[in-house]
Amino acid sequence: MSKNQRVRTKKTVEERRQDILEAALKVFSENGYKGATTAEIARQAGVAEGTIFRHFATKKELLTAVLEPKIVEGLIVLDQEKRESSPEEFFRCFLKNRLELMQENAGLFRLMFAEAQYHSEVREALFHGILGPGIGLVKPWFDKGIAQGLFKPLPFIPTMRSFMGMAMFYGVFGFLFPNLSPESTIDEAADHIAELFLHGLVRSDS
Amino acid sequence: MSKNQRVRTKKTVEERRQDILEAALKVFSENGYKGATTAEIARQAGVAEGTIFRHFATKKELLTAVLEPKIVEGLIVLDQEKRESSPEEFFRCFLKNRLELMQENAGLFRLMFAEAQYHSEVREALFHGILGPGIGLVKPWFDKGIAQGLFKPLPFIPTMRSFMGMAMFYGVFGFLFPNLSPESTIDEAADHIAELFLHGLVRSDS
DNA sequence: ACTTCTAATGAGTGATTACTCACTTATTTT
DNA sequence: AAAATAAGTGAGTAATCACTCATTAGAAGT
Repeated sequence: MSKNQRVRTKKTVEERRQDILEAALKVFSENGYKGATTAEIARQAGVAEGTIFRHFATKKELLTAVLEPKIVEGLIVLDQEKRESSPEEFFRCFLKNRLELMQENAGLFRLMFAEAQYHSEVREALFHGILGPGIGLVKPWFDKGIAQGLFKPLPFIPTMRSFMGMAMFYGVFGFLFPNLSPESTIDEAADHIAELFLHGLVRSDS
Repeated sequence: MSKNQRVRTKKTVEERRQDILEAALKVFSENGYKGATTAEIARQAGVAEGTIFRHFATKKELLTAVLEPKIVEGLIVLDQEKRESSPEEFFRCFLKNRLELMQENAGLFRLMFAEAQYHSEVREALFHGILGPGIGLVKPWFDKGIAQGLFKPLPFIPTMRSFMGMAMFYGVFGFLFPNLSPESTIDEAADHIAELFLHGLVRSDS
């Protein structure tokens, strides 16, 4: 049966696809989209160059295929357990989770933000895969905190902007200037950023 | 005299150089380094392609030439007048100054941070032109604040990292997602970021 | 006016690239 | 075992690119 056949072969096909995607992510994030060559991706994936184009019609399709699935994965993890803890505790957990995700997929994130400048598809993937869900998670927390009188009534989007900047740049900076970046655990970084974001640099008793 | 001759011609030569640099910045920041072609830069500069290589030996030299001078310019502006105002006031001024500089040279900054990933020359230019001077300016202020007991004794570099992230990402975010970014003045943005960075999201009377 | 020098030109060049296609290899079906 | 189908291959292709160089244009000096 053609069904049977499909199932049998498709598993191997899927593995090949994964090999290519893995190599593509590596080469893209090391050289940028334009700087990466399909020949090098094929080499690192251990396949012939032609094989890439049997799985992905164009180089650009390969780029979006690299970005999209990874983006969603691991996004809505900590919901249940920490939802009803204190707002500060929730935030610290959320931030730590985000920093971990970004550290595990550092190359992907750097690639995404660099290429988002030049490709609207990447911007859209970024928006639908990360920004949207992230906002959906944080907005209720933010609103609740304000309603309870715990947070200042700051505008949401600009505040998110600052928060994302702190978190994103933490990883980028560490990559660009490793010698300037004292090695610290994710926990320490999360504590530091949370302290700043929630309470600021100025001592509260002054 | 050859002197006379030189003077006469060199002015025009310098203008040509500027035309090329200007066009190069535009094309580089729109397409990235690899995505930009010398043909397009020549077209936008209104010169022949060969002319570019009379002024800059290679494409990469053109890139560094685009970045270096712009970086230093306008860096140490507000020193004198605001040095001895209150720490908070100093910070707000410094931040506003930085945001203005980044807004005026938005394309340059995006280009620089994207390409810093791939070219060590760019990383070094970034470090010597921006990071170093910036640290030199902020560190005394930071240390003094701590010594006076006004600031929490947080580690300097990680705190800088968070601050830079907030400021940098403000512009990047506005470029990537203009529809999500309510148009606001630099003053408003500076006030908002300063409030967050200095005092945090949580109300201090809670 | 003639020579000299320099900056500018753009067609040309070799290298590189994304993508193709005729063919091989492997697996399944009959 | 033979035929059929699908997946993989890599030499080949047309296009593109950074960079070159013989030539031209124009100003400066005499």
